[in-house]
Amino acid sequence: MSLKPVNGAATLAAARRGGGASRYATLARLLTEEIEAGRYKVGQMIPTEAELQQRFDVSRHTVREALRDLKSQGLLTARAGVGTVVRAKSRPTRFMQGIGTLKELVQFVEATRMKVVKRRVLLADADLAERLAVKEGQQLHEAFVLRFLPKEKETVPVASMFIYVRAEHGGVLDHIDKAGQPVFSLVERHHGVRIVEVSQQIVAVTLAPVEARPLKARAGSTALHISRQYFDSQDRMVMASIGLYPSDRFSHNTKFRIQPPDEKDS
Amino acid sequence: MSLKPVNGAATLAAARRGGGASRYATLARLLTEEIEAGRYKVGQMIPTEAELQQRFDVSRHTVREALRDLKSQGLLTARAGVGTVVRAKSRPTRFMQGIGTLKELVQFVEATRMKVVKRRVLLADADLAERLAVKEGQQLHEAFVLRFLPKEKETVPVASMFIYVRAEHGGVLDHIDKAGQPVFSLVERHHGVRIVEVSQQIVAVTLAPVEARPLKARAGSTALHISRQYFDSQDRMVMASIGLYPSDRFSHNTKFRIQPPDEKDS
DNA sequence: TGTCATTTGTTCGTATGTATG
DNA sequence: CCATACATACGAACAAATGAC
Repeated sequence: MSLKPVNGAATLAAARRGGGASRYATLARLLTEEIEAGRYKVGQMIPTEAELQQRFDVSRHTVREALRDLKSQGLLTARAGVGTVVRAKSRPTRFMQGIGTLKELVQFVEATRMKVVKRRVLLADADLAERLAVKEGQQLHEAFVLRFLPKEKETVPVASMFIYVRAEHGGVLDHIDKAGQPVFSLVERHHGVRIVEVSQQIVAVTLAPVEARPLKARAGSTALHISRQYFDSQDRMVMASIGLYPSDRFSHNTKFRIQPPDEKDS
Repeated sequence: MSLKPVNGAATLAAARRGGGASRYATLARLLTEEIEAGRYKVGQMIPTEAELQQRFDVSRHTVREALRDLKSQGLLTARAGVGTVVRAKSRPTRFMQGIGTLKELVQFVEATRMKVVKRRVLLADADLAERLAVKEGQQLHEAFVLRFLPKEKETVPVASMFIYVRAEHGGVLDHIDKAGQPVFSLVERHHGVRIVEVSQQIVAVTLAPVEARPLKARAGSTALHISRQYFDSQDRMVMASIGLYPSDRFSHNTKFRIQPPDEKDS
């Protein structure tokens, strides 16, 4: 709305579609388009700030805001005394930083009480090996646990899960119900391994009677089936879990923040 | 180290070690420390720009540069007319980087063909406003789309979804079935906004007959119900989607990599 | 409802510092 | 040393969003 006509700013004003965008945003998009169109090629320098300022009849500040945007997207690199160079033709696939992903895991386990129902040692058959990303025949320790909300006394569990660790780490399963800590950090602390990667698969399922019973849920009701595999730096599976989370008691929330390429370097 | 300038007259110069750092960088560091120390708690507001300006005896520009830094790290969120609130206590040392999260989204849409079934304009009622994180009464454009695997001709859809964009971006819905691109990048390109954060909720559901029909699925079969909200840097919802992904056709996979504690700054 | 004060967002102007060739 | 170009910093003003009255 009330967009006051700027004297001589015809260049930017013309390119501004839909009054919503600010000048620097408009300029940023314009430059992006020019870069993508090949007017400024990768490795080449774009006009100086002063030149852009004149060309679009805006203040230097506005130019810098626009350039800052493109720099933060990795399209441009600026060096004092030299100029501003095109680094990439288009924005590379951006990384996402999961805020709340690890935190959420930690909070979940910290907010719940774990009860070990059953334990056993087994050798991974073909099916399990596939699902846990280990070799067939690998010796594993398994624990079947239930998670409860700590406040309420012994009501319905929030989730049930199978936890698997390699035979050499089997000891940690003795402590998982005491320490109010994620199992993977227990493994890390007790055995000096360092989890570097986590893989996760989520499927929707309906509970079979055998699965529903320990959860005190109705057979046939829906649940999230979440399996996770934890790997160390050599890509060995260190730990895995397969859990069932009834829909009426649990929803899986994640928040991603696009990672800004660290400024002022490279 | 950090001495605490509490009342009025402590300049930044005192806290500046060596003098190597710029004022805004020094201020940014100082604020970070205060947040980590708990002086400003998560959810609380930090002093206004004017107050910080006075307290540290710097220009508003310098204050804003410092705040911009913290905002880009996800520690702060600012909203015009309200203030600047602390969002997180620290940039956690162990961060998870979702590899495959964004990539996976992109691949999914690139690997599928989208068909727009229906479109309409609507005002968000209380329920929808809640689910999409917008204000009640917000005008929205809605598209109901089906996703197919491109190879097979007109078989069963992989997913159905409702896509919502703000009224001023409604135009992009005209192109979503043509461009083999994620909708959010269309919005970014066409309107010069930049998605900075994505929030996602996953629940397991059973399909109601109305939902099952367009999917050519059996009513009562299970599906993942995934809603996502896309936000810009001012925390405004730019786009949202609510999708149903039948379990037998789709599973949600994510891979997280723990970020190495590189830490180079300061 | 609408007005008003507050707070951040955008834009201009100007000056000086720093890195480079 | 000097000219160039980006980096930092100060000041000022208005716009837009919001919440309170």
